[in-house]
Amino acid sequence: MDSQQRPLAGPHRSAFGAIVLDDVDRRLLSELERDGRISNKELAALAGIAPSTCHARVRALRESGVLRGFHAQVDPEAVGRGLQAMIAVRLQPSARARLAEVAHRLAQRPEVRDVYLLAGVDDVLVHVAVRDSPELRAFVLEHLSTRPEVAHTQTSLVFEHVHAPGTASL
Amino acid sequence: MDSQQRPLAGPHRSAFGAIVLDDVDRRLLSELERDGRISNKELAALAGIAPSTCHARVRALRESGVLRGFHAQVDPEAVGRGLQAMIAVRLQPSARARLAEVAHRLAQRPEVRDVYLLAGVDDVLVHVAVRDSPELRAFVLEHLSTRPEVAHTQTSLVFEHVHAPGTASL
DNA sequence: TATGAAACCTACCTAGT
DNA sequence: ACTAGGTAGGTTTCATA
Repeated sequence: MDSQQRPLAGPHRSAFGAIVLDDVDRRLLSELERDGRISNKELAALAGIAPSTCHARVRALRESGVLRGFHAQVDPEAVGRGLQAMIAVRLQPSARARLAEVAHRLAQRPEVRDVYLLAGVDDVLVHVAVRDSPELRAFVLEHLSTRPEVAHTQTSLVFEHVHAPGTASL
Repeated sequence: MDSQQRPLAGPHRSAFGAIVLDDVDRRLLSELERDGRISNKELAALAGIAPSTCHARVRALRESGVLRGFHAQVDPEAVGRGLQAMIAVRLQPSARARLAEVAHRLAQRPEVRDVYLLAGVDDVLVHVAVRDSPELRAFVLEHLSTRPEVAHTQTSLVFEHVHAPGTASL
């Protein structure tokens, strides 16, 4: 009787090492992206599995690194960071080797929300949220334009930032 | 005995309508940004308040709109979106009035993770996550470069995206 | 490996200070 | 407005199929 089908399996790892997810996993991820605080019981019902099974699946997704974490989304204005900007940064060619280092140092700053390392005319894109324009100016001066490894910066104000909570289901 | 001090108050609204948070609120937000699934009991302990007080505070923060939501963070590679790109979009001057409309339509697409509306040489910055470069090419063609309202696009591959889970505490 | 039940723990509400 | 207590419900573990 080894020909019996296996209806559910949870996250696997392929021969090459890539994670393989089934439809149930994708459904769980999709719902957790939509609502990170959904109860295990409700999540199980949405996925059509038992709560205990759901719990084990979510744990496996966490431990395999597919689920990286859960975070609250806070209104920037309420915490005194109502002004957002995107800063394109070009490094000196000689400093390109330290690109990752520079980027991760920037990411440590409280003003910084995102750092994108790019392949293009600009090397880095820095998304910041600050209180006002003097604070923005101070940040650019202190951490970017006066740095020896930075060749050029271009700052654009962000009128609106629409974050689309991922779509693992599609 | 009306001279007794009021040690804690929770989120207020100032005369102008802006939300005013105290140190405890900021601590709660900071911890919830770090770990959106922390238990109410543990959160209360970190903030130095009683669990029931903590529960009421968090509820008030949700209802006032300061806490916008909770979302899981998923590894893009695991869900078949290992290729990220940033696309700078410039609209036709005549189409600038429809900027918000265009941006929100883009944000509906499953490939789109972020849409930034800018004040600068480019009007919009679109952060996308796709499976491979044919899918990237198809997205740019179908939703951007062949559109009449789009004057120019410039696509840069994203080597790495560091998202800094906000810092409401500072 | 998925399930179902049992023990533990947490969230939530009510009342009191 | 914070604290304390009680109840209902959820999470987690474990034995079973």
